Amino acid sequence: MPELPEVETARRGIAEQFVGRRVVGYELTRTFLIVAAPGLSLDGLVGATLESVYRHGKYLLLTFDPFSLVVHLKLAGQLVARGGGIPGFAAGHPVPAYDADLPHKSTHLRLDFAGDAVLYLTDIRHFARVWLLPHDAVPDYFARLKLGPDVLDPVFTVDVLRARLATRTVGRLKPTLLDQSVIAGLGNIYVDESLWQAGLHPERTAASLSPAELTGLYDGIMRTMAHALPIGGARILNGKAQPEHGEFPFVHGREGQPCPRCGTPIIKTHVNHRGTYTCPHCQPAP
DNA sequence: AACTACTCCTGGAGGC
DNA sequence: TGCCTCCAGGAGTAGT
Repeated sequence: MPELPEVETARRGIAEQFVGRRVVGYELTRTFLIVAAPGLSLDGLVGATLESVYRHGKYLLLTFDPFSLVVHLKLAGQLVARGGGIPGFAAGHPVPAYDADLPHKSTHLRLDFAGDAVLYLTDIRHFARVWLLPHDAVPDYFARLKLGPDVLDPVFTVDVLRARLATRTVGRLKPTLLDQSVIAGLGNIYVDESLWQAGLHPERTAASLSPAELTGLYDGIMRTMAHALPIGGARILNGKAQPEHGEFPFVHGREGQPCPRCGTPIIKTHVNHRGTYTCPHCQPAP
């Protein structure tokens, strides 16, 4: 599912291939995708230029001259760029049966840009949303989300992680790290990967972490991001890691496969109703 | 604060 | 082959 690395892959692709281009047309095939502030519609984008793209956690902000778009891909959204004039990219949840020909039955929005560049939004689960907001409503919109610091923001240091976890001492690590108001960007896959990197069980509490373990958790998050970003994120289908996508992720979606560190079979449990993958040897239960 | 339960939705997988 | 059921999950909300 799209988490920080997948959304960051989209942000980079859009920044490099679409910023400065003018929208020349669009097709919206699933109207529920759009949540528009009064008076705004996609019609107002035609002729508008994309000025910038910004990401906080799993949210994307596209700023056009007349108004802004906030995009969240949720569980199964994907942004795909195609066109004769650009390299293109695909970021987010793959739709393997139809990857070859866009648009397909799960394509909800096509944005046509000048110079033969096309941006598609696809979503097999129909949870993704695009909000249309006046520029002056954007700060309030993000303030209401109460997002914690973005994991890739240079301000996110081990001291910041310690301070954020100090607000949630009793709760278990996995639900805490999934809470976007604590830190922003990690989802089910990357929390599992980060905790495995750190050798921490998901049901440990923040209060139980030694200083070394807390530093290890920070390093685990950063190592996980460093693995995921160069390859455009993880490729998980129906809860299973895809073998053709290499060894990443290391534990998520790999029930029964050997832990890359010690060889012990990875086990799957549920924490807060979320499928959770751990190495029982590297991540001892509390 | 921290937890549970529920909601949105569809496609893939497993059972028979 | 073809039904049927279950499961996957980000985030918002409500209830305890």
